[in-house]
Amino acid sequence: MALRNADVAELIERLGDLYELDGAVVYRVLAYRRAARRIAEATEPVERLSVEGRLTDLPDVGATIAAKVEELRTTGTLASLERLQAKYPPGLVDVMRLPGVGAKTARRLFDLAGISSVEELREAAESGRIRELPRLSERTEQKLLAAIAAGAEPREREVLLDRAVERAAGLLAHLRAHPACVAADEAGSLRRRRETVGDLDLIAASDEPAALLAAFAELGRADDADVTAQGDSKATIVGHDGIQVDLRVVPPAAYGNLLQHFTGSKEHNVALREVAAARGLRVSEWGVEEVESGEVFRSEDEAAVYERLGYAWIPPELRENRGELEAARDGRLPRLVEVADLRGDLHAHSTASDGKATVAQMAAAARERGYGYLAITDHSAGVGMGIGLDAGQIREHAANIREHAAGLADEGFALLAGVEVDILADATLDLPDDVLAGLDWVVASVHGARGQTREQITARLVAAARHPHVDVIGHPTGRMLGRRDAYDVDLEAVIAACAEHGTFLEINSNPNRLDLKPTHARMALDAGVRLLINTDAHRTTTLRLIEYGVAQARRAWATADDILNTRTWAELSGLRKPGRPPGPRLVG
DNA sequence: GCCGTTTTCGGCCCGACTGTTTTCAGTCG
Repeated sequence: MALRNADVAELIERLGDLYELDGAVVYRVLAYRRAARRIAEATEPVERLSVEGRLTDLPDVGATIAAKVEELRTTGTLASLERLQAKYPPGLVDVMRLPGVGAKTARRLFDLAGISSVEELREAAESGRIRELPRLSERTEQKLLAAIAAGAEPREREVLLDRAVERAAGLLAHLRAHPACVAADEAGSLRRRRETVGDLDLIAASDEPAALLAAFAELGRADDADVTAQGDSKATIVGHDGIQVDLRVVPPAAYGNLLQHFTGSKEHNVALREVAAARGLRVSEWGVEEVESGEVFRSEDEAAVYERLGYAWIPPELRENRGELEAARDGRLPRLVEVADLRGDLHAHSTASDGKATVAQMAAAARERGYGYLAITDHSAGVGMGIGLDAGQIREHAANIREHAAGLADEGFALLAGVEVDILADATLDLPDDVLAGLDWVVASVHGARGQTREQITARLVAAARHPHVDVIGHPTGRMLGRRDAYDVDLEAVIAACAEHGTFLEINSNPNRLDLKPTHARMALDAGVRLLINTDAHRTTTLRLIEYGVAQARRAWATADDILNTRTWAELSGLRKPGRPPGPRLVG
């Protein structure tokens, strides 16, 4: 049975949790968590790394953890995990995960009151038994009950990126309008453009932090939010929707330091500060202090902070401690793809299937964005629910698109007659070859029969990648963030097939999808597969969501050259499989 | 448990806030 990176990472993570409950020194626990993260992010299967004895090539994975993965691979179990799981009930880890509760508190609840699950904790708190315990009060009891109640509600703990961006923009507008506010910006995972955001981190510069923090808290209360912390430089509100927003404030002179500090990630900052500490520098949100002299460097400008530490400015999307610090030190940072580099969109729908705008409206919106081409790729019938088009309808639709295209070609715009053809359960495509051969652009995607086995799903995607008329695989993993997981697929096999047959892979900009995720996108690029960034737009306004796909590509270290639709249609078309039609003949 | 431009042993980022306390531990990011 295949050993998946995500599963191995989860087990190593759990082992870390249990060691923490067991009272291990924090650095040991930290080591397990770091290793788990490296394994989850590895761009090669750890099973292969284990077989070839290369596990310790991964940073933060040493001989001990490599041996544990080896044990897992050869025996299917982990003796140390079994031992600890026998010692601590599984529910105790859930108790440890409650906000405000950590390993120490969870362990004390277990040792002193025999509490081994969230449910038992709730019962004990309700019957007033928690306040009897040393160092725990009635107030704590109430907070625990509130935390349990919040956790029991089926609300999203992670917010999708587009929603986080909008929410932050609203709050920032309020903050910037405040007289005590000199500057305010987004920070944290939001600024790094992670696909989901756990809580919103905002930062501000002010000479009167108390006034600004009070205004922020007031803003929260007006919106029915709880103010869960409010100090001299920081406040936290938790909205009725469960979204937590942190605001940190420093004097304007240290705003660049704060921006650096609070953009993170934690791993990036820890690595940066470790290197700095070895050079006698202490880095915090208040400045860079030379410990020996006591001299403190502050700047309003984030780039100056990086420069003081010996680095080029690092794009926030790269700040995950995946080699960006070394690259910034040595001047090897890539020039990442930008929204302005994109010249067209090759996955969009119209009213012919489930889109909300006509072909003409979609084409006009693409031209307004300054694009040189747009592919109309309506669904084939296999998508179901009467949405898609059969072979005859597709031919008719293509003829209709080409009528529009003829006029636009005179103005140098390529409107492509395409399709998003379903990859059916039996691994065939939903339209005959002769129909596909006659279309300018073919996206092939899986929509139905998502519950098939890994072997079946992989076989479908590999067959589509091999197909001579398929240009690109659309949303390759089929995930819908917060709603459903990716289908079970051996993406490495799909990537290998794409590399061999010259099929492209799509980064889908829809904030619900955003597949490929960065590790997979990087895996594809390393295998020599070219990527496209498409919106899969169903209306004119969603063409702008390209920014989220670009952010996702940037997180994979992608340059403009790595992304096919930074090229003109003529250039791009020449890079397709042999025999694919050239599309409309442009004039001028 | 991991790691090495001081090191194969002895370090391991840094600060804010809360709660129950009179100086700090626990949690969080």
